Amino acid sequence: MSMNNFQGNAPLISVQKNPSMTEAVSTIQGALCKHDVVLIVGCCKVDYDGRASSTLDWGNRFLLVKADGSVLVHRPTGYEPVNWQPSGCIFQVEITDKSELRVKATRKQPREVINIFFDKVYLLSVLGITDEGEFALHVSELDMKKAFLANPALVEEDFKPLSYEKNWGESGFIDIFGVDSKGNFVIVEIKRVPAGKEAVLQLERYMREVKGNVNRPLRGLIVAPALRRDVQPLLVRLGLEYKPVSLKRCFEILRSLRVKKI
Amino acid sequence: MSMNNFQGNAPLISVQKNPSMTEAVSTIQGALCKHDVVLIVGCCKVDYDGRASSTLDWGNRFLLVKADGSVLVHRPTGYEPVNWQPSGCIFQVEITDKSELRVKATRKQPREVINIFFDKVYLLSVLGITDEGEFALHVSELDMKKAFLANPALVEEDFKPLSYEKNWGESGFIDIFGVDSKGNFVIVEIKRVPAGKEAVLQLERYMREVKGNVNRPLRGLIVAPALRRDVQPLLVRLGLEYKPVSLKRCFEILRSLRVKKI
DNA sequence: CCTTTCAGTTAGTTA
DNA sequence: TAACTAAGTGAAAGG
Repeated sequence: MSMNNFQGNAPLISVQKNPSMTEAVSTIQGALCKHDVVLIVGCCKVDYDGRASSTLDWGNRFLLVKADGSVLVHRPTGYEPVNWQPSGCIFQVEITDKSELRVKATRKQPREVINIFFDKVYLLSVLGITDEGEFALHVSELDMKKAFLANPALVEEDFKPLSYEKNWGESGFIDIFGVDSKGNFVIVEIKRVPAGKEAVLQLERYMREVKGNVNRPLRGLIVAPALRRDVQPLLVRLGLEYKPVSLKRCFEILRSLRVKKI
Repeated sequence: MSMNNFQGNAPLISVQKNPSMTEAVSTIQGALCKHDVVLIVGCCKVDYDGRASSTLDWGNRFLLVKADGSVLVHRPTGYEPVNWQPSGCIFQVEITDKSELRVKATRKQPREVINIFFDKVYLLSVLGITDEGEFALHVSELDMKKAFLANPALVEEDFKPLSYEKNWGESGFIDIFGVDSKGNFVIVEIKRVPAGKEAVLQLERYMREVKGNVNRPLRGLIVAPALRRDVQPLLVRLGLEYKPVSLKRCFEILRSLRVKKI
């Protein structure tokens, strides 16, 4: 259902190509007051001082100032911003005595200041956009654990969880520890991605830790959407087991839980 | 020195307000082929599937596709992108049977796919920009020395500084002189830049000066953010050691000192 | 190519 | 508010 968000009010408040510094500064000041989103593409240098300090020499970048007062400076390559400021900044915009456009964003706690000097602005755009779209990350490993605890049959019929995320020894945390239908103890290692060598070895470490301390047969079970081909022999050799469970199945269980809560 | 990077070739290859989907798709395809940077502001929804999976319902966002094939989807608020893809993606751009603009970015290793569907494009811009500006995170050598004196464990566990910047002989000043956990004397040479031959030879001079005048084993240690590859053999041959310490780590210690003082 | 470690990490949760 | 932990962590360095 493609609900167009345009809704009468124009998202494009301003688009200026190669504006003068005077034009730019007044446009930006107005936008920041109204908490609109400001996008600047131009040649700039950046000074940062706070937890660390940095300088970025002249070059072409994107500056994005968001509605909540967060700041991002992006170079033409790279996933990460080269400089940034988290939300809640206070801004100062002016033309310097060198006729450069200066955007200063200050954050308190910790006190951090970022100064962006534009030599040339190629593109300046102000956007009055909002975004109510819901974001959902479908299944995390924690989600999987919750799903298993709510529905232990996912692991296997008549499986009873006894503890989870319990520190049993010194090799970390066991995802789920329980008893199967025959009274055997079971250590369950959960992975939301195809289980690889590290998952098998982790489970083996848990097994070694626990084995001497229990008086019942002990099983080791990896639960994941898939088992990487290359670790199958290792799994068998160590006498461990694998149970495939789809993320979708987990998601459905979590959804039903959510419904119950409501 | 404001070196304008405009340099004759226009950074603004294309700026289109409210383009049709047909216009948009051909513009974007052309830009991606040439590894230009593409900026889209519009109403979109996003599906991601890979290590996790997520959905983002319709709303107004920025899409930035960079020259190295990285992808960022930014909402009007928040420091972090709501969806993304690291550099090296392969792209597919098309108009769907629902007349939506679809940008698909695929990453291998791990296999991850992000699909962005635009319902409406408010602004589409293609930028042929490069950025050679140097980026530097700063901590001075004096700062480093202060950090080590305040936190000798930076050098190594149970290291005790005895003197610093002390003229010990005639070959200059030893940065830090101290004792290790086993009672050996240690000469520490600090560099805030990757340590090269001159640093190693300097340390060697100090070693020669001191060696005859102490009745304990003597170690020589270079502390720097990095050791230049080519001097590694020399370092080993002279029986000297190297300990990497990041400037950021030093800066953090200095900051905590500053806070304590206040 | 894999593992380990660091980050101006950021962000969320809990005591 | 501080401490702790996870992240689709990403990125760099070393083996």
